[in-house]
Amino acid sequence: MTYYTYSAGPLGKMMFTADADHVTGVYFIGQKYEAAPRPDWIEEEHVPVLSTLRSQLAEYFAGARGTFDLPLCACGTPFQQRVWQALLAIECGQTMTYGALAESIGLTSSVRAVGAAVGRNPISVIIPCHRVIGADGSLTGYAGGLERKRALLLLEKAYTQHRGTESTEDTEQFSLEFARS
Amino acid sequence: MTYYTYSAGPLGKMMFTADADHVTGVYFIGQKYEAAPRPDWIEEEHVPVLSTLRSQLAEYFAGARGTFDLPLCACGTPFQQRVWQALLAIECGQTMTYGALAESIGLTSSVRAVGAAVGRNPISVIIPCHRVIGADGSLTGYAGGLERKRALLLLEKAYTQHRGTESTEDTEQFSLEFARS
DNA sequence: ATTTCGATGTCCGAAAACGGCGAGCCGGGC
DNA sequence: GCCCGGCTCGCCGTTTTCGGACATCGAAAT
Repeated sequence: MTYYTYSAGPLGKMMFTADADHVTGVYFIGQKYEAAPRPDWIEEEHVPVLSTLRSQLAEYFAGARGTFDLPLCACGTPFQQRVWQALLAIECGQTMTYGALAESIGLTSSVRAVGAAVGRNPISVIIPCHRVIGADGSLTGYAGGLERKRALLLLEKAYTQHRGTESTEDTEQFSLEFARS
Repeated sequence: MTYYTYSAGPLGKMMFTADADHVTGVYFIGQKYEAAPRPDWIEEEHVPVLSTLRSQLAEYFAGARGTFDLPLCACGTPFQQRVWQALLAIECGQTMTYGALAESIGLTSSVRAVGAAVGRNPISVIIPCHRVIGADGSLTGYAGGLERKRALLLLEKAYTQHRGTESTEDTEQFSLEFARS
């Protein structure tokens, strides 16, 4: 059984999906590869795992959290699983190139395929596909749009730099950053 | 959830599949297009609908039954569903050509496609795809092998001709007919 | 300094192949 | 002449195959 619900956030409306006890999807509405709710899915916001997700994401967007602690279940091919697993190892505030990511899982020659797999990440933000950038430092792409990718990286940079400092300034700045288009 | 079980019959071993309350498949082991049990299926013979199926089939093969009364659920394309639905209208002891069948559902020009759909019937015997023959009277084809098709038609002919007569001779004859190869 | 190319898993659309047919034609046997 | 087997071709949904396009990047060729 799959449950889903919507939620408004600083980067736009989002959709969350979950099975009985795992988060299975986090999407920005309108993003590329967005999952379409199926007739047999149930719209229900009062699912424990979704509530936890919602509150942790709220903290994250508020600049008060850099890691997530949630049961995840990302459905995909073995290859994709490997890639997504590797993504979870990139820490908040850090970035990694597609090439380095590929190499880290022993698929040096499959960089291109790795890029494609990164793009198909079904659990945005939580599985930090936004932390992967081009070899030349460019953002290259993001299913949710480059603006969101930029905003997320800025938010995380601010979080790691000011960790412990009591301030919401960075969050404000990041919101503006996104709005500036 | 899908359940499946095996059963020995006069025409060979068979496999039955069902969901909670419908027969979803009846196959001769080794037939063309046979469904392969999946890891998430459960082998379980004590499912009400499968018990009913088993007993009705036993009666049928014993020459004591010409129609079935079972909840069916045949999974397929809309086109296939139409064809299979039409098959259910062919009575025991009767036959129909592929052309006539196609015409009966307003798809006169799709005879060839109708033939293909007939061949993909997932519920052998119950959905009587064996009652469809070529325009020249030849048997043309059967996923379970022409011998079985011949045997089924013989059995049904005997059933309709001797209905009411208490005798098992025809059944014996039909068994031999099949064994004769 | 640019441009080109190759390696690679997955998805997607297009195109081709494949049937459990059947009507029409042709050429052989009787 | 007639009948029949066998070949050809059109029919059309489904399945399979194939060819690009991708959230890349480094090396080699202009």
